[in-house]
Amino acid sequence: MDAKTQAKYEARAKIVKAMAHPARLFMLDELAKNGERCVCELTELVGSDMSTVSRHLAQLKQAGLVEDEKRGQMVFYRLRVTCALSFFDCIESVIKCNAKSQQELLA
Amino acid sequence: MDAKTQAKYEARAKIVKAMAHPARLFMLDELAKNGERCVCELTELVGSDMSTVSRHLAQLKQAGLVEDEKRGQMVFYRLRVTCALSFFDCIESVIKCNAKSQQELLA
DNA sequence: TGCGTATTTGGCTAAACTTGCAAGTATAGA
DNA sequence: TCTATACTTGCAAGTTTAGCCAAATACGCA
Repeated sequence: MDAKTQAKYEARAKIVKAMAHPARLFMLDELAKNGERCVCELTELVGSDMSTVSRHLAQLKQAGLVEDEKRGQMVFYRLRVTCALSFFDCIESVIKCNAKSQQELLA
Repeated sequence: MDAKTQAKYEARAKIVKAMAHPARLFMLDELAKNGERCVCELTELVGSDMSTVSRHLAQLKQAGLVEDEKRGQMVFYRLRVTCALSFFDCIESVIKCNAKSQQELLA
């Protein structure tokens, strides 16, 4: 794998890695469904320490998946790209496929 | 986040995590484009130790993204789900979006 | 100016991930 | 049976990530 190819897949991996956590996937899904949310709302929904949630959001932002806007004392986050939903569909199809295989093994 | 929701996003994260590595993304892409490949071919393409490649493939298999078949001394891996390509499209669109934003910052 | 709320950041520890080498398993062929 | 090739797995070291508490920052309001 030459340097250029390497760089290409590292860039992709960076983005995928940013999504590779249950709390971050949950928040992306939440933002996709309900539009913007402030950190305190997400903290409430996720149920972790706010500092943890803030760091998760920073990772999503760094990857370019979300953007933030400060209004007053609150910071609102929203999705920056629309494809997140198709992403979930894909993951869901893998899960269904896995479930099907398992059932076939049992049958 | 209740236990059921938690489990749902953990299952999703498992799959995303399995993709969250440059070498694994590369191999998925390779399998998507060229059909099945044996471990030795992928090892050659990736350029890491075969043991490392084997472990990466085991992770993809564990997540249900690829399946393997032993023929003779070789083990062939192939994609198990077809949505990987749309996945890449999504990631690529994020990358393009990021690049665009950066250009706007410079302009 | 002083207080309270919202959020980020520093510091630290525990857990998870990555990787190569060496050793073990399996199969084809002499 | 012996050997070479293709893989997989055990082990150990190095790196990254996650999570919490505490401290710092930013803003609205009295």
